[in-house]
Amino acid sequence: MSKKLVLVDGHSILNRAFYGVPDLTNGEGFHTNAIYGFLNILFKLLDEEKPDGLAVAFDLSAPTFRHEMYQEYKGTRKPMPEELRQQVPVMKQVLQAMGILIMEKAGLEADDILGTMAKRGESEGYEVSLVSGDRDLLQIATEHIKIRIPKTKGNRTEVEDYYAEDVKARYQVTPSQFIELKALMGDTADNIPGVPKIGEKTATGLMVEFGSIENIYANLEQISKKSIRETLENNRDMADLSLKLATICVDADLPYDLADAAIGDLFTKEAYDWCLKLNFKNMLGRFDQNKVSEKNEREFHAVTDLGEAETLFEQCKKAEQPAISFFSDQKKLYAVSICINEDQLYCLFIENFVTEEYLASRLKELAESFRNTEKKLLVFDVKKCYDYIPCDDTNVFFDCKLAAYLLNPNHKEYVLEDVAGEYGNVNCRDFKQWFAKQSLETVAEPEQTDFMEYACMQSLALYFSYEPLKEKLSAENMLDLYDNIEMPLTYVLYDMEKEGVLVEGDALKEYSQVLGAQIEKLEQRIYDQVGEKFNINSPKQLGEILFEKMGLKGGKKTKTGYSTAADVLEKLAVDNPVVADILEYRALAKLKSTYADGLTEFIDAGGRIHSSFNQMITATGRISSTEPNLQNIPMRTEMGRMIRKVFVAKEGCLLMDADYSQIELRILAHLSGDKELIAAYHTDADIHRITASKVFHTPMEQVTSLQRRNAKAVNFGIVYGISAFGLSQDIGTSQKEAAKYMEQYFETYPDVKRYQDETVAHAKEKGYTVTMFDRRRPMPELSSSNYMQRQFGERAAMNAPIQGTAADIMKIAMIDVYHGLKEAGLRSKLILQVHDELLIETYEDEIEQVKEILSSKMKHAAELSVPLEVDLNTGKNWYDAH
DNA sequence: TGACTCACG
DNA sequence: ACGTACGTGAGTCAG
Repeated sequence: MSKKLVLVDGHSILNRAFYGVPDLTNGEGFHTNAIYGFLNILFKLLDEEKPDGLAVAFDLSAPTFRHEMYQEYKGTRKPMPEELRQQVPVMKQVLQAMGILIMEKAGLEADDILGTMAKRGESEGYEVSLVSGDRDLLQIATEHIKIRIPKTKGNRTEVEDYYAEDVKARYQVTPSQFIELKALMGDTADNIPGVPKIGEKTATGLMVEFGSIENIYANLEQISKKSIRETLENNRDMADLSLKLATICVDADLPYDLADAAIGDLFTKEAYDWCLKLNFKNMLGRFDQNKVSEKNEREFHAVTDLGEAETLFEQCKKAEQPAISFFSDQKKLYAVSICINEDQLYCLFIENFVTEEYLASRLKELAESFRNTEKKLLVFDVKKCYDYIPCDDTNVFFDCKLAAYLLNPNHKEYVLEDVAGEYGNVNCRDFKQWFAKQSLETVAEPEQTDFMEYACMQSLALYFSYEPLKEKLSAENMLDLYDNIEMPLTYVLYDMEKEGVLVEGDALKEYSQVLGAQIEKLEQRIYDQVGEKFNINSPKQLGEILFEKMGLKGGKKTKTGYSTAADVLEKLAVDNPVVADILEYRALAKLKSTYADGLTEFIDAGGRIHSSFNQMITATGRISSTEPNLQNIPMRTEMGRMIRKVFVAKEGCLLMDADYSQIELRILAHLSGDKELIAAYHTDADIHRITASKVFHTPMEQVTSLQRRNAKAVNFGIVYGISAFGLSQDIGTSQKEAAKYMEQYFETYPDVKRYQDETVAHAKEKGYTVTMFDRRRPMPELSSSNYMQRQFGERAAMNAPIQGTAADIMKIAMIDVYHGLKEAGLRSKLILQVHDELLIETYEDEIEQVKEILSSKMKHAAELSVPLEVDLNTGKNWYDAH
């Protein structure tokens, strides 16, 4: 079998990948999508071809001969977007790390290098694959040189292959004629002017008839169409120039040998390190761990008996910053690893006399021995540790995960391996890399030295990450936020989760049945009106029914088809009763599946639901709630709001609900320092009415309800980082009208405008926004070359300090309320937070005290230049209390 | 798994 | 000429 050579057109594939793969960045905001796409294509090709030789050609940035010729003809190329430009040198380094030959030479285009190498390969008996994103190289195709054009379709890449005969089949010309074809028709992307007025069809016709440009000109009189004949006559020079431009050189003087392209081991340690750095996790599996991971010379001690455990905990007490990691699944805790210092690593297994209870008592002792010292117990996600370390003094812990989140809240998730790599400069393999599909239960045994190494490395990673994380927090002025807000909050959230909220399961089931009956009726009515059965829940089917079968006009809106979103359907519902039914069906179906049925699954034996309050999700600093999400329980419609009646207080208790009144707008008043807005909040009058009065130059008592509604929408819009379009959508006016409102608003509150401009300017300069309590949010979108992205960045930059400060204040309030209740010796407990609202399950004999604590702690969580006001209610259930 | 839709602040 | 409000999570469909 003959040898195989794969040659890659570097820039063209990188370019394809850049536009085909959605924007990706590693932890530091470096764009990686082109490199990622390139490597995926490369690996796919290598898997397919298993070549003996591989090389990648790049253009050098210096203008080449062919470019120079072109520039005489017309301007310069469009510049490469910065997001792609930054990836080019790194791409080359990655290839180098894999030992792949990179070919580039001043004065030569990649095409010429590839053409030359391909021909050389062919003449030495190779089967050559030439990989490129565009079709220029088709002229090189022969029986042994295959041009491969990868296409990224959604998730997968497909490759179009062209041997000489395929070129002929597709374009009706031979590869060498393809040059002339291109010279005639031109190629703007490749800077070939071509002959004016001649496109693909005419050019193909001419080439098929005459075979070459020379022959065309020799037989001009045979061309029947006058306009074609004339343009050819008048542009002979263009045709000649284009031919030169389009011809790829196949005998360039190259300093490379085919032997240089021989493939070695691509999966080197250096390449592995690059994948780590670029965050290409799913590529790590291609590497042989034995080769890429350093041999670990450390000793990992297994601890299984009580005596050893006792000694271990004594050592821990003497350590300055011991790190501990827990290894558990839903069933049980299997082991913990402890790092005393970098040479003392232990893995303690839960078995025999070393029980979970024993461990808890020792860890509690350990934690408490750190009280009022500088010592810290290092953990990863402290909220998950409180089950094993019963200690509510958050000061004794350092949570590396929480620190990493604060330093950059933009990530989707925070895994130890990433955090340790970024801050602790340690590469450790994650569970999957160690154990593939095995379960923790099977590997967590004292005999498994691999498990011990894995487990101990986790704690060692914490140990190494601690100082850098702390230093970085300190350098960014975030230690205060970390120590006094985020860490104390961890225990408050833990306690809320454990407490849960009582739900009347039977009432919920009843509600579900009522909804079910109504849904069935509606379903039948919709089928009757439409004249056929279909799945109303499928936007695809629904779109086809409405816009094709019924011929309603609403136009396409989404990539995949018709939009059937509520705002579209609402317009149609006016004239079409079916659509109104569909909207109602949707509303009820949502209530049933997500809330009535969805919530039922989460009720525990005691009738309570324990949501998770996640502290490390949002980019702004808010808390999020999952499994189930209790922060989006219906409120806006009466039918939905009824759900809240099943959230109740236990026997002897009431629910007490307090929410901040317009906290974000008050924060805006404070942060902007706008005199008028601040003054407005020092009166008792309704803020939206005051705004309407000022903006529309109408006396307060004459403000219409429409004016008030519009003013309210503007107030909201401002907080979101307003755009005239968005506002017009919200209040249903023209964009022009909305723009006028905005202008009048900014005239009324000029410092709000100034504040927003300054906020964006600051974010652009520094690269991040800041809240009142120094919470940061990096804003990489602001330096995007994409206009839409930048616009988005500006709106988000205007919103983040406001939403973030509101989150800060609420967190402070929660901590203060929690401790207020505790110190007063009350049994009433915080159970829910919904961004600007807190819920306390309040014992009836504690109502007055709780009311006082809740209200005053919330009002005084921060001192602003406007008062913080709180609306407080009690009731037997959430519906009544809010 | 991604797209769509919709619930909340 | 574009195609937008800010921040979330979950259920459903369809490839």
